[in-house]
Amino acid sequence: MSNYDLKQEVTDKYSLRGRVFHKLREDILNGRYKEHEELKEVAIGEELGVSRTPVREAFRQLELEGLIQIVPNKGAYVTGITAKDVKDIYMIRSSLEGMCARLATENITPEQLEELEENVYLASFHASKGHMEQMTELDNRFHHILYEACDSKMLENLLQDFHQYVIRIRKKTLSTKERGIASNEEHRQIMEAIKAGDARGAERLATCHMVNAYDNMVKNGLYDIFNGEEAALRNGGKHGKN
Amino acid sequence: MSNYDLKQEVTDKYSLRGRVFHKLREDILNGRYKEHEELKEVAIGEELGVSRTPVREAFRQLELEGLIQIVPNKGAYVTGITAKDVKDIYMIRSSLEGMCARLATENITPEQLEELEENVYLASFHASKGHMEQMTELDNRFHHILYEACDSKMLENLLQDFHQYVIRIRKKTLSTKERGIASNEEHRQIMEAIKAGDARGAERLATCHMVNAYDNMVKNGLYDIFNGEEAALRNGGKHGKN
DNA sequence: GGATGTCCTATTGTATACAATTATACATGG
DNA sequence: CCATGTATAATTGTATACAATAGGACATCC
Repeated sequence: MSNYDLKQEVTDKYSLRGRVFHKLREDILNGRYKEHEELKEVAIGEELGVSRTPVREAFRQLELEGLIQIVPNKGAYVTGITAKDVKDIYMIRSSLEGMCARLATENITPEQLEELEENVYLASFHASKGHMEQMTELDNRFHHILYEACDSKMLENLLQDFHQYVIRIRKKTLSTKERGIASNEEHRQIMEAIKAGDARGAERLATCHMVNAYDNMVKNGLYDIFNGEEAALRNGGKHGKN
Repeated sequence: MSNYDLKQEVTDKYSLRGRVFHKLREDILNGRYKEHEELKEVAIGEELGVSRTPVREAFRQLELEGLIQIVPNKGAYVTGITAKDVKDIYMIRSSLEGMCARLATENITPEQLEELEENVYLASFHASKGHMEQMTELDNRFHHILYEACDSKMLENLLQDFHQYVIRIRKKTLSTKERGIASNEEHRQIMEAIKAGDARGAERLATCHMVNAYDNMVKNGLYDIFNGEEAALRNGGKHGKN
């Protein structure tokens, strides 16, 4: 309920399309619509009390965001995420988050740095208590601050786009209290590096942070959660999307 | 006329929306519609002989691709690219193209490697002759082969998306014969590294290739072409999009 | 003369009607 | 019994009508 595009945020309130788009996005990310499930225009339209037009336009946006796939004259289907996709996402993110942290070191404002410190401090409390809900929210916020601080709209939008995948992946993986504590410690180190003006250090730490997050995921049985898909992955290397 | 998304390629032939989407995209990239120009639904619909519905849906897609910006209840405007954007794009690309080249080294097929060699060989000819048109086409193809060869749909799509920006930027910058020759030499080195199975070398070379391309752009007066925008950039650092 | 309010036009937002396409079920022929 | 063709239902694709909104022109008031 927090990380929308600014332009969308406005659209959402004033247009049906925006509301539909947002509602569907939320439902897909939260797993209410399962992977490969078909979304029918009329059904969703009726459910939300709107006609097909805004629903269709929302579909087009969701497709470009990679959340659904539209097959012409057939239907719209919720896209599946394979183990290979998750791996690729974290590989790409590890590079871009590092770049972001490096730029943020140069461009961060005192206010943003202040919020970053507060975030880490507060998270250390929740981490020790094992409050996973709050940890997730604080983690999102931590990265979001860095996205803003890097002072690159391009990079910010890119990383923000990846974030939706992260949400979906989280639904599939179990985040442990131990990882929460470790993650918080990594956040703290990144924050300290930025505070000290050590751009290269911040970059390295942020990259490692992503690698660790991924490793933890694999260790905790990411592959077990993707039912059957990992088999196809090992056999062919390619992941057939249907 | 060559580098579309595969899924779109099919849609284009069978739906008006796809055709409209593609036509507008092409026109924006080719500079037929200037930056900040307003696109009106009815006008475009009449021009292409379709109703507003497919035009509207195409607009939604173009917005997500970053080519236009839709202001609710007002209109659709072609987005502008600032000098800062160009810089950021090449920074991000330098990292991702490097990653792509590294992965491609591990996963490239003999056929793809063959085409890569052929591409470099053919390009060396056109480079020496100063055939810029062909050079552009071969450059696009060279990178496209690597995108496919990296065996990561995520990375491939990402880099492919960036490509549209590259096309727009090219319209604003002058590519010289000298740069063509240098670029071809860099392509050759990347290809050789991949052929030799030197993943790290390929990564480093591909990253350098992007940095060089950007430096060349700046040297040849990228800033002069962005009329007035560079002034705002230097003054404030932030680039106001309106 | 300038500011402000109201009307009018142009444009986008939404709903709905109709056309085209796909998939399925069923019948018919081999 | 299986294959194939056809009819039908469900769903998406497109066009158009109508509603809502924004911006400007003009008149009115101070």
